[in-house]
Amino acid sequence: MSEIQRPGALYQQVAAAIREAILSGEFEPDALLPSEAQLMARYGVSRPTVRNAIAALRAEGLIDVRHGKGSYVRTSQQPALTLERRITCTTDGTFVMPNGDAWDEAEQPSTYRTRTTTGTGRLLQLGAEEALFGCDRLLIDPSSGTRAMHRTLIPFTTAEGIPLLTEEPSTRPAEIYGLLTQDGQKLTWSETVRARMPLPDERTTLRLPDATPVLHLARVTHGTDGRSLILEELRTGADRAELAYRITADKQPTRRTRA
Amino acid sequence: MSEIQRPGALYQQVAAAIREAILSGEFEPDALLPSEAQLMARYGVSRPTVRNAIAALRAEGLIDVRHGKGSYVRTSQQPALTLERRITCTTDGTFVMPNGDAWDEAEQPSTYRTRTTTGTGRLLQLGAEEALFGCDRLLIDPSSGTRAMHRTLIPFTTAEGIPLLTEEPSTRPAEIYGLLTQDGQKLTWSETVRARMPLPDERTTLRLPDATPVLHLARVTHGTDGRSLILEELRTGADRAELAYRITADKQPTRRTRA
DNA sequence: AGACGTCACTTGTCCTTACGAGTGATGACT
DNA sequence: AGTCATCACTCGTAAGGACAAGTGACGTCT
Repeated sequence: MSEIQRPGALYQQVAAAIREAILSGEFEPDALLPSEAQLMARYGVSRPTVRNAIAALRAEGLIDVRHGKGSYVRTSQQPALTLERRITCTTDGTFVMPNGDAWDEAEQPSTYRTRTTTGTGRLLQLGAEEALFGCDRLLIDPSSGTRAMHRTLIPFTTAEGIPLLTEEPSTRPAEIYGLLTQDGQKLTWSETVRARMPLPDERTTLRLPDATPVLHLARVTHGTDGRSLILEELRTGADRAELAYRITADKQPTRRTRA
Repeated sequence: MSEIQRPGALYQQVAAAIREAILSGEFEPDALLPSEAQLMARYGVSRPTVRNAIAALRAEGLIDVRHGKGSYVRTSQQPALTLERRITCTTDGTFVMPNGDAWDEAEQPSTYRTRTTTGTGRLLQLGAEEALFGCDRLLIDPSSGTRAMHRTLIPFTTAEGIPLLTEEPSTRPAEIYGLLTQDGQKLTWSETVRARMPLPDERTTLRLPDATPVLHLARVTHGTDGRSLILEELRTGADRAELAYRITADKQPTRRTRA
């Protein structure tokens, strides 16, 4: 019957008490919290109030609830998968960006034709309703089991120069880059990182727990003339994955920096 | 009285119906949804069921609810702030990473002494409980009003070489980098990007709406010998901000790439 | 005209009750 | 011994009622 007071609603007081107990280490990671009935007795409140408090903690990603079992303190896990972006500038001016990610494909890629939306059009520097080739993949990292949704979008204008693309649209991205550089094009990248809550279909296909955002990575590749050639999107759960940009220079860097 | 069926729980059916109405454009962005009473009548369910459905849509970030007013379709806004990371490798080997972000400081920086946690220790390649100088700032982007929490962590071993740091720990990061490179050190960076749900104090200080993740950016700067010199962390709401890495090369890039 | 109280509407909080459904242990039956 | 029904515990869903609190409009009083 530990009494609680102060900040606003009852369920928030209960949530704050439990949260504090978790963060202070009173409940270890993976520990089983008291059941709803026990919390009702402990704080002298009704079941909806307890459930409301628990819902708040779920939304914060602090706990996981299993039907028939109870509430568990979520292990604030280190990410199981680091998407490495190594960017090196060597003395001879060579520019390397290897990417060690080795995904497996969980399904057959599905290819289709579509048109730009406001979002993809902005990234590709195209107007609305421009024709695109699309290819969706479901990727799995074999070592950690992390899933990711991958999408390749190629404007018709890019594909026209590369007959192979229209014939075999499911060509793997790595091979596409080989095709694009065949004619001596120099490529540059622009990677945009965003995070948001998943839509229901993303929750299921990515097998995301509660309160887990998705990392949304969009990579646009430009040719020598600055034209946008291809857009790749990768969506994956932010609970298991992180992005790491490793920036190395052999020469003394010149920079103004802040934050 | 549009009847609904199928997928599992009643409140999920209601939520699915409303979600579909929103995504199909039946309700425009910023539109006012029917009130709880109207939804009760429309679907023939009780108020807890309606509220449960609405809670699900809030958790998805699809709607915003204002006390005394109603539920509004959230405008899927383009980010108001893009944190630019320009990485250029020129022919003469110069390596530039300017950063155009111009934050204002909302408060006086607060400096303190602390110790490494498992997270910060891992990033700084230090053990647990190593002594650190810390400095926290609350930043505001003047054009968009976007807020960010900034933290600088400097190991004692780094600070020892730079007397100015211990005397005036609130030195701005840009100046710190100037001090670090005084002795001809060549710096490299490693930036790690993660996303997660905010803690309550982050929700309030960053003024985050419902179901808004935080982008968590950690930048570790290394000296010539590979030692970790300084750790900067930036936390900001993922609803208004995005990260953009623009990678340019003057020479033909060599790379193996995939996703 | 202006200030202010009231009212109708909204969502927020809290309670009670009831039953459905997943989980694991216990114990009885074969 | 092994199989399986039962039970007690967990959380999930759904309904009902009641009152608090924020919002804005309407109407009355000064």
